[in-house]
Amino acid sequence: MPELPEVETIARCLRPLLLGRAVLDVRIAWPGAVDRPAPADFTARLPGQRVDSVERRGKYLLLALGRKSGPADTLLIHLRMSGRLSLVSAAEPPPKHLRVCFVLDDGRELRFVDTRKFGRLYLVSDPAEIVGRLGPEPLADDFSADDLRRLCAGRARAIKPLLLEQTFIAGVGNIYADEALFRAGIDPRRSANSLDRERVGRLYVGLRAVLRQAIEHQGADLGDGVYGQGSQREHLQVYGREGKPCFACNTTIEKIRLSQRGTHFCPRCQT
DNA sequence: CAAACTCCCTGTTAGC
DNA sequence: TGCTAACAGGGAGTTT
Repeated sequence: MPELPEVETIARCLRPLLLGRAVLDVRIAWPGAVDRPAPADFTARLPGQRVDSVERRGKYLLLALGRKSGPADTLLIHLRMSGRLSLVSAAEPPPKHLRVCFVLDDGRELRFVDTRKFGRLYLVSDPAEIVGRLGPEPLADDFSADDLRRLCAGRARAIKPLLLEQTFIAGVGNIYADEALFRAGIDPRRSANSLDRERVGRLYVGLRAVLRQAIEHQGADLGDGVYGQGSQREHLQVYGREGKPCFACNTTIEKIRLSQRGTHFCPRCQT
């Protein structure tokens, strides 16, 4: 499931390949993937626009587009659960679950493939319409432990579901929330406003470290035109390890349900 | 306003 | 072996 590190990896891989490319045509195989505008407008507005930049904000991929004259748009892509992007020759046979296809001017196609149909595409003149309400970027240079402290203050909610809230902090999903809390030695059920200075500091460091490490690992093994398929799973400490011994203390990793989300933690290390 | 719950989807896995 | 039910989960929308 693509979270911040996966989307960052995708952005880095696609950037050199997409910069300067023009969209010739758009084919929508499943209209539900297009959030806005209406599918007919979506396909009408894109042809002729070139990719000016490829960026990430939270879990969104942003392709800033432009043309010599006339209105410019930003294409935003949210992969949600099962969304994938591939950039391949137009001669490649269309894959199963292909939802939207962008025909480019270099003989290739950018393909949005999504088995579970949760992913969404947005074409807007102002990206703030979509990403404007997101919380801070956890890896930003100007995001400090004090910022995190202020965010947690006065929040009675458990820290785990709060980390998943995109308006709280952008880009953290279920996997890295569990991993960050393990690194920080914090019980995921503990309320945010009960975190002492020490714990917030550890969460700040743990969150940034696990995200950075994941980005590094995902940069390693990419290929076959499909992006965001890293080997990060092998490095996880608690996620998906219920019933197995904690790497730090050998206690059995537990899995509970917290705000409808599977939550993995070590009951001894995380307090 | 914050917090909790519902729903959208389908491939995979657990259970019988 | 073959079937069904539960499960996975991001986030918009709705309700409390």
